[in-house]
Amino acid sequence: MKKEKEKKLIAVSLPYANGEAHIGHIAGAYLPADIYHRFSILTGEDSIFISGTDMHGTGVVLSAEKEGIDPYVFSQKHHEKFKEIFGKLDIKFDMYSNTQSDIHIETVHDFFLDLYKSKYIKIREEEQPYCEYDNRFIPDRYVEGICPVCNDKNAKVSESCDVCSTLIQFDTIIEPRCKICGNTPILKKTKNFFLELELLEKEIRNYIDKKNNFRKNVKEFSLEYIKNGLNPRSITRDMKYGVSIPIKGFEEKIIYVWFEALIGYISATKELKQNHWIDYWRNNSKSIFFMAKDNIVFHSIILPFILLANNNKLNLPYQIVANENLLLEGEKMSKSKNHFMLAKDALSRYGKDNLRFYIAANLPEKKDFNFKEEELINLVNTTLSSNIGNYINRTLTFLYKNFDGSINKFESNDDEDYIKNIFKSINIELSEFRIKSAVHKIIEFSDYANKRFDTLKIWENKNIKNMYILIQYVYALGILLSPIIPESSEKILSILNKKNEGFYYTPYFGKINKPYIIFPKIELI
RNA sequence: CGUGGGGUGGAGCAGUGGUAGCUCAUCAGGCUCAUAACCUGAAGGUCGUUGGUUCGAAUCCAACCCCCGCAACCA
Repeated sequence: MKKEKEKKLIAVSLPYANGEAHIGHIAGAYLPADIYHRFSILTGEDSIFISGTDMHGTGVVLSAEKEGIDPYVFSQKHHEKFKEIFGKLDIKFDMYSNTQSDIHIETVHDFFLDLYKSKYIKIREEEQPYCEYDNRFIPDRYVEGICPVCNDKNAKVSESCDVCSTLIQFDTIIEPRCKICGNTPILKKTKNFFLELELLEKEIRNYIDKKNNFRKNVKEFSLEYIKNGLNPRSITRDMKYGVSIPIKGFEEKIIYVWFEALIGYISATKELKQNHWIDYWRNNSKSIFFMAKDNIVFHSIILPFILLANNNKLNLPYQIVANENLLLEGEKMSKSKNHFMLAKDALSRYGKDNLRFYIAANLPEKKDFNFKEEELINLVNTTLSSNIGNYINRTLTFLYKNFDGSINKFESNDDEDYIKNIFKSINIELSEFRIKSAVHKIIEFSDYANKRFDTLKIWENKNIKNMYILIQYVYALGILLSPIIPESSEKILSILNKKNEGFYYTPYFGKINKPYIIFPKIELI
């Protein structure tokens, strides 16, 4: 009996179509996910990597209006931009979809109806701010006015006052006005669908409690969120733009983004695997979600709720990898302060693999990552170029000049054991989502290789057996680097005339091509 | 105020009970195959503060201070 291979779903939180990807997105979610996925594939796992653009929501509508274009056009434009930048950064999805695909809408409808029938979704009536001038319901925070306690002029409903921390309510805010048009909004009754989260509170708490492989931030955050119990949460909105509600009488409303977008993971799996999608969500399968930490509760509470309430016996998230924040030159990024770096600008300024390497070596896994150009340049020039790159170059050049580029198989047990152990240890780091630590172990490895070059004194003895030893390190580096900087890794391996067959080491011998410098230093003004 | 994360040599970080480590920068030596790259050695820290537990604490407990974030349809 052949045991069925475990299937792995690797997903990244859906980027929102209300802006372009910046370096925070890349460091917080997309790059670590890509590295992990590449690693998974190389270890022979049946692993798929999915995401897609989150196309809906008020943010998109308002931004589109500002630009004077249709929200569909606006969101499509950003969808294309996300696709483009991910492609350019070698973030290689098996499926990068968006939440306007037919399959997504159909999937959302299926889930919605299913949950409605089983009473996990119910209709409730509530009062919502309504702007009679704009003729539409507006989100709480778009109602601005004066704080009743301290008279601060920048108060927004449902938020704490920036000055005195009072929670601002619609009935207490002074001179409320609509953020969009400036007129005074009113409260108006409306019926909405609610996710009855409290029904599965016990199950969800139990799930989180038992999850010992969650990072501290994920577990603590989720438990804190659920501590005082879960409440019904509205999942529909009075808007035109979004996924429609598949029930008669609600044509004026749509399904709220945060509910619908989570189902995007399932739609994307369907789009990729058609009828086999469920194999990645059920039975012998594991799902792993990468995101920045502000998305934690959606994945640790809401998504589990949807999966539990659905009657397909879907697995709950196996792992939720949430990262801390990225700071730019010591400060939070801010569009309004023009303190900001788009991914595409970083890419053209630093180059793909330099950027990937720097970010990977500093991922905000446990604490914030302070992105500093000076440090990027330093790391690229001293570590990637002088340490790793120079080792590869000095070894390849020596082999090419002195041995005609050919090497036969020899015995070198100590070094081969050392290399195998490195693979073992880096394998563990990557399996347990410690990518930053894996990168540092690769650097250590390269450091050791340089020491070997010196102790073997090959420039004196020109011993072919020593040459054999040294070239093993080059080959190992080529493979070790492949999840992190795939393009450079390919360059190394192609000089060696090797293909990357997996994340493991086998002795290298053969004939190499003419070497060239793979990691040049960078100089920036 | 509440809550999540963090505070370790000049900079960036690792280290969850047993003589404080790594990378960069600095200084001194060595080498010369290589991208003025590489190697060796030195200097540099009372591990935010105070108190406690322990034979022993960066590591556990308590209180406090500071930084970043969240409570918003901003990653």
